[in-house]
Amino acid sequence: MQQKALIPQHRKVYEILRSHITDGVFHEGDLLPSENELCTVHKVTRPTIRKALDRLANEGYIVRHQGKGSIVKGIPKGVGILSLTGTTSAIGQDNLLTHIIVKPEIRNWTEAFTFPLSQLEIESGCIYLERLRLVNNKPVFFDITMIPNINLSRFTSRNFENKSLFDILRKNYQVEVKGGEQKILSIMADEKLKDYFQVGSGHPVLQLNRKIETNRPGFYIYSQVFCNTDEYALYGTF
Amino acid sequence: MQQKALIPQHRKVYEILRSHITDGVFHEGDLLPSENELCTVHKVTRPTIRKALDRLANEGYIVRHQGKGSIVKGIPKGVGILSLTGTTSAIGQDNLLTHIIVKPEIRNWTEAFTFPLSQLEIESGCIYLERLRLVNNKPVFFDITMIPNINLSRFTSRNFENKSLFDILRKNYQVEVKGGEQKILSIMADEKLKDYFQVGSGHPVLQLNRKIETNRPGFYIYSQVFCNTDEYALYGTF
DNA sequence: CCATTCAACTTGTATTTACAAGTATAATTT
DNA sequence: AAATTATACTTGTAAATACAAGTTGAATGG
Repeated sequence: MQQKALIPQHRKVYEILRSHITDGVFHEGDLLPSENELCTVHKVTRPTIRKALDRLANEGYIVRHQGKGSIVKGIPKGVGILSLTGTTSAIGQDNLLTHIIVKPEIRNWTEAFTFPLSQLEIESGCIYLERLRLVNNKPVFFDITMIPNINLSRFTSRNFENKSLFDILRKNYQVEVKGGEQKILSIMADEKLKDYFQVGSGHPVLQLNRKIETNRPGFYIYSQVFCNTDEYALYGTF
Repeated sequence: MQQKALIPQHRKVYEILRSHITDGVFHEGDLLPSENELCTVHKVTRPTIRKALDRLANEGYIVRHQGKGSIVKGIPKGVGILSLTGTTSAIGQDNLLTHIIVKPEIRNWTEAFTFPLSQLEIESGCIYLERLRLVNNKPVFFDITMIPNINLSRFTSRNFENKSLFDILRKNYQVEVKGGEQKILSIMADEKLKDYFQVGSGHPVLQLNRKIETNRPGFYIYSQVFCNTDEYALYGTF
């Protein structure tokens, strides 16, 4: 329990309120408890509560109105493509099913989807996993994720079914996505993708190679996403 | 001066520091004055300074390091794909050649690439143009642009060769791009695209449908971009 | 009955104070 | 000379307090 003491209060409150919104305890349009009420509930002072609410408002979970209160907005739409926090929040968890094709395992690597690696990254090895995402029971996403094996104890033994990878990294390892870069191209499905997406030969598929920045300096997450855009186009704002 | 009193202090400090970064008073890598120094300079207390710095850090202008200070990062990169200002700035104008396939002309429209239109937009008609973009003399982009014909006098008679459409809108009509939304998918080249891109049948092509917001309320620009990603992948940050 | 006023909320801004924790440099010790 | 320690910075967290400003609804006046 000594690690928990290191997590600041405003962050704890943020996590609690955020999960209450994403898990449906609060619904869109609901009025959040007032700041003073939240103070007594969480046993902290108003500046601490406000810092948590600041972040929630900044990320679009709530909208604040002076004299009125904070109104729940729901899960925000992503910025960029597939949103910052991964595919899960872009579509909403309701209709998204995740199959783990390759369970998280330690691998050696020398490069990540055309992105060069630092010496430390190469020496540390990576946690490798493959997932297939089904939207309304149709396979739409297939993604390969590579995470440098730096300070992520017991990561490979965690359960990823129906959970966002980024949620786990944020809650358990305090790793937060800050931004990133991506290359996008259109390719023909190879045998593997034809099998996963259950499509014929010559089928066009979207490919994204992403290098994702985090709040840990020098710690990047690499992912390669393939997407069958027949029925679901990727949507993003900018 | 009575309105100025309504602007909170933390916002004033934010605006000052922000302009100092964008105007080059502070350069990338510079160490910002410490919070206490900023306090004495701007005659406010630390929480106020910190609120300004919070926002600057959140928007990417600075990065903060505990025990060290706040380091200037510069003007944050654009979000989205191809950057805010269109394909030209994404690649650099050097190797980009533009062929006008359909010169700007007034057309009727009822929808724009699956984006619904307002009554005013439909009644006004649109300025329609098609362009083929060559990178290093190879055709890479083919795009269709639709602009509502509202307050754009003499627009169709302008010359677009080698000029960015958005530059013309900004300089001559004070229309600035503020953001937008886009749908991205992977398709097979049809006869027209096969001809333009000089590729065989069944060739995968990237398609973007974009609705672009401007500083004019209710004034949107619609564009459909096809991209041959064989040699050049789309690149973007988020 | 209607309009106004007032009181009791809400969030927004700002100060003051205190200590924790990370960083860098100078001084000290080995 | 090199390693260690002390110290003087830096930012991070948190509380207690005060008042401003917007919203709402009940009480009061006409």
